[in-house]
Amino acid sequence: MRKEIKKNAAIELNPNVSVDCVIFGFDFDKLNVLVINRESVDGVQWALPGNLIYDDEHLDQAANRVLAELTGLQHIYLEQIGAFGDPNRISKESDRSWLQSIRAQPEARVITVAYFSLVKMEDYQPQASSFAKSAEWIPVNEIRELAFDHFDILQTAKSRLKQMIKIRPIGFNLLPEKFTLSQLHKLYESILDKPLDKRNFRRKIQKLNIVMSLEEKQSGVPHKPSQLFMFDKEHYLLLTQNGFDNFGF
Amino acid sequence: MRKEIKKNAAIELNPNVSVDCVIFGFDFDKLNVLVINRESVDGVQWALPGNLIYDDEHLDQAANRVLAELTGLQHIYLEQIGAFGDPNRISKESDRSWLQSIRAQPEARVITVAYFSLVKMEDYQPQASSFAKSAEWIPVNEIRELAFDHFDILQTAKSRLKQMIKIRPIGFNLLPEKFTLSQLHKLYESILDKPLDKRNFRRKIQKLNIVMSLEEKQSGVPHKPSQLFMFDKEHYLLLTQNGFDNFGF
DNA sequence: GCTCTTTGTGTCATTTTAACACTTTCAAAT
DNA sequence: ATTTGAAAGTGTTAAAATGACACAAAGAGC
Repeated sequence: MRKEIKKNAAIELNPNVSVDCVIFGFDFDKLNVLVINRESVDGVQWALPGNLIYDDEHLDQAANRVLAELTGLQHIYLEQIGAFGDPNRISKESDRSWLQSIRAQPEARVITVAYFSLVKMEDYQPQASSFAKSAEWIPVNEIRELAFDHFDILQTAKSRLKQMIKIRPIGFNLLPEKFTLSQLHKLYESILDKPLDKRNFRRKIQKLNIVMSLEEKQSGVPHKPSQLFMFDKEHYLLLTQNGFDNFGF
Repeated sequence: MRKEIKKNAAIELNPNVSVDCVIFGFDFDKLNVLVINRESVDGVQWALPGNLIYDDEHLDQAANRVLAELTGLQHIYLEQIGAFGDPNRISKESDRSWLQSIRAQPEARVITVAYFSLVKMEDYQPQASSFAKSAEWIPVNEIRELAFDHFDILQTAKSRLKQMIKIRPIGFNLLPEKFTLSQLHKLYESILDKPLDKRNFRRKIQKLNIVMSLEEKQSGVPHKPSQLFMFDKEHYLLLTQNGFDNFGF
């Protein structure tokens, strides 16, 4: 669908502006991030899904398109992190040669606009396509290096996430419809990267009035089954819009 | 100095990426923002200082350069707000004709990276040059319209500022070396756009340990002279680096 | 029925918050 | 010299939020 328009010659990839996506997922144990793989001589090299934008595209649209093209993930609310544009961002030889293989103007100065999002891992099975050889979830804490300036971008995304979780009830995007407070608890601990007192956490969450306890309980677990919860959508939306002060763990 | 390099043909303005600067100043009464003027048939039209970047420039450098070229303001710490890039951002006819007069490729798709900063108004007398006909401080609340998407950018900058003042002791950039707590109080009220209780405000500020009372007092004022304060630089830096939770007015 | 594992719950001392009004000090005017 | 106007400066209290802390309950598997 994009391709037809592209033939129209007026609308081409803009060689100077790209988008990159930092997609966080949660596996009930730790934070993961979605990366794509390029094969190189020196072995595997991970990168964030990203590519150039088209001249007639909104940045947000471009981010969604690129993400879908490379990983198959669609219909995701992406929030902008900011622009990154070190003129020397292509410092590694491996980056340079990779660009040679995928870009019409591999030497062009590129500034990239980074986006991030939080998704339920179970809902999205990444499927690599286009120039991505594979697309995988990798635990955030295991990542030591990424292509280009993607490692910087990831760090920025992580710290943005830390700030945001104190102000808005995000993080709920990362959990399935029905969830336990323990899962939510662990999620907050993963994002903030520090332990939180269980009782105080529960008290605080409940006071926000965004979770409703269901009749249902966990079953099949070899221990006391946990109460399941859902979001109270009304309050949830309200808080998402207004934000909240003082959620200071 | 930039010009010599420019003749070198290899390094040119990048037609697709610009920077815009939102510079806030405080006149002890209200927030102001620095805008430049372009003359148009329909009268005055304000814009944020901004222009295209060079291909070899860091974005942050570009922002500083452009700001200096258009308004004379130099040595200002600029913080990025984000990228703006609606492909239809040039919707007004007046914007289009202005671009015709200043850009080599007036129709090019542009994405702009916005920056903001806080300065002491008294320290910086804007001096228009380049394509800016004038450069002036305008009260933020009086601005109803700006060129391109600059009004959006301003709104984003304002709300970013609101968030930030709760987390970091910025705002001090906006005051002279010696200041009164009333001035600081009014500044916080201007930024947060709501009244704050005087006594509670003072208590809270003092607990942060970033202001030191001087021996000196105001003089020549037709009312009880106010104690003057300075920043305790050590604590100030510490807090600027670490941020602080729970400064929730 | 014993063991293992995770859930779920309450109190208390301390700190933080928000609301609220009157006296002090100076310059200017009379 | 006295008055007036205008902003500075100061403390208490009741309510809410925080952080620290430990043990019983429920189910699965053996």
